Amino acid sequence: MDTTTKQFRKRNAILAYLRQTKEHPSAEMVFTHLKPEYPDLSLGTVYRNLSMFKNKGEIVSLGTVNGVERFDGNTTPHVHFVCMGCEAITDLPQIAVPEALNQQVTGETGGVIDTCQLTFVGKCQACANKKGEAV
Amino acid sequence: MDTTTKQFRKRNAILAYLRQTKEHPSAEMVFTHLKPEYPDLSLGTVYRNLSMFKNKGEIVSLGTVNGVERFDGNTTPHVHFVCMGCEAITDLPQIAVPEALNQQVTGETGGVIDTCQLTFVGKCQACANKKGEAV
DNA sequence: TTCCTAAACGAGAACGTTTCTTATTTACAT
DNA sequence: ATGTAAATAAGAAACGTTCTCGTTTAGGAA
Repeated sequence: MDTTTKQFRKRNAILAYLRQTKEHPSAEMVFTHLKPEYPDLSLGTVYRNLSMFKNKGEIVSLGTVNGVERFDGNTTPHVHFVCMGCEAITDLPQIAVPEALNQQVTGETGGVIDTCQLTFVGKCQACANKKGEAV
Repeated sequence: MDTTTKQFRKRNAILAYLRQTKEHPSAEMVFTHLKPEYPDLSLGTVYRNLSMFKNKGEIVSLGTVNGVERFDGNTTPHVHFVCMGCEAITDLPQIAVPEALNQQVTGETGGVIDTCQLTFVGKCQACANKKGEAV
């Protein structure tokens, strides 16, 4: 009846989208993006699978922006820029985060370092310009 | 009737605690700490004032740990270590975050950088050791 | 095919954190 | 004393996220 099996395995669609996009989406954003193609997709499924992928290390959480958790399908450690205006998260290319820091921190704390997040917070060009406009 | 005016201005007590403590507390932690001294303190008051101080730049948000926002009364930019086990946040002393990075990022994005957060995530010594124990 | 089992899912309830609303209290100036 | 504006307590409400449970699906066995 159906030409493909695409109505199954929404899980794969969720991971595929995370891998491909650069918007560092929230659960809601993933849901909104996939809903047209998978009309019977449930928000719970998105949450469930994001949580699973995160635990398996296939995706990474970037923490929350205004109370909403954001994810990144690119698990290679890199630096992010968060715009407080439009809430966009963008990758910052090629900023060297001294690898020696990890060892230094391990030495200081005596614990175990899993990840290191370097995030710049501010306003993107567009939002910075908006700032001056009339309200 | 009352010897002091200490039952007023809980707002000040909240800020004072943030300034003094190193536990990088959540709203709940602030509330729990101040409740004995201010028995009629309300959790809503803590949230309201934390939010106000944050907006005024008098304190800083460190983001959320397991869904709970954490604050720091020390607004001097510095590096943090978050233990995923006990959820403790500790300051990391004197790790140089190249100041030139800000300018580099400003150049890349064309926007405005407000802050730069460098956070290490892992397990503190105590929690790392617990890991091996029987469950 | 039909049956069976385990995984995946949808729908909505439940949960915990945070924000909002409203009435009360306080501080201070009149 | 009285008026006024800010601060507060209490609890309701909102929001994002997780959980529960009954259903559907995939894939293997008979």
